[in-house]
Amino acid sequence: MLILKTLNRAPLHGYGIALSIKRLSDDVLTVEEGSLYPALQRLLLQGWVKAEWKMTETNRRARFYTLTAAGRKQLGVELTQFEQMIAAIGRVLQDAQEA
Amino acid sequence: MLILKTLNRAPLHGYGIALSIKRLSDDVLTVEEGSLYPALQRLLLQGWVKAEWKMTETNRRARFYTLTAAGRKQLGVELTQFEQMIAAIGRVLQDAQEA
DNA sequence: TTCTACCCATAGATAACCTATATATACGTT
DNA sequence: AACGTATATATAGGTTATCTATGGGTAGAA
Repeated sequence: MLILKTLNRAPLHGYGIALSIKRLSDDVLTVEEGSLYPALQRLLLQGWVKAEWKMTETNRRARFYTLTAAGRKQLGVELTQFEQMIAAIGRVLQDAQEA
Repeated sequence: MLILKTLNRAPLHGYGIALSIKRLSDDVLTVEEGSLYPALQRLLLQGWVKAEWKMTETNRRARFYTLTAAGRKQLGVELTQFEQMIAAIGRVLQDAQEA
């Protein structure tokens, strides 16, 4: 969900995705390479992102990932599910929270 | 965290914990037996809960779990971590959420 | 030339989940 | 008396996703 959300802002390469999530979350969320690249492969397989080799601003070759239409749809699904789950956890935690 | 939170309200047996979480979350969160009982074993090993065989209101033998002092402390730690993580995810999702 | 930041990718260990299964009892219904 | 349902505990095995560790490689600054 976080990767899809990041790519929904703008196409980006793997390293940039990791940095973006890390920075926006104030270093709380860190996506390691061993999680990130397999995750991107899964997103490719599902057709939620597409990839192109391009050059970065710093003149390096990098694989830029772009959200597809299906990816945008999936992001919506995951956001909804996430919010439902968070709300549900909130209900479990809320009851007698002061105890 | 949800199990510890449930036991923080009152000692309860495994089946009761599962029902409580399911009901409080409006059926969104379902803890299966294959997740619940291993999780309870882990909580026992950590010393966060203790267990006693007792009789239920319906006259069945059941293992009642009670939160220990260490368990209450751990619950606090996990609640804090959870809130931090949710806040961090919120920051990642918030930016350009409308896009 | 050496170091740091940038960039991709996989292997292997670890951890936790779910499905499926086994066992067993209380109680109401047929 | 037999049967079904809800109650109750527990483990085996498969799946999934994570992290750690590793390997390869480039641009630019010190």
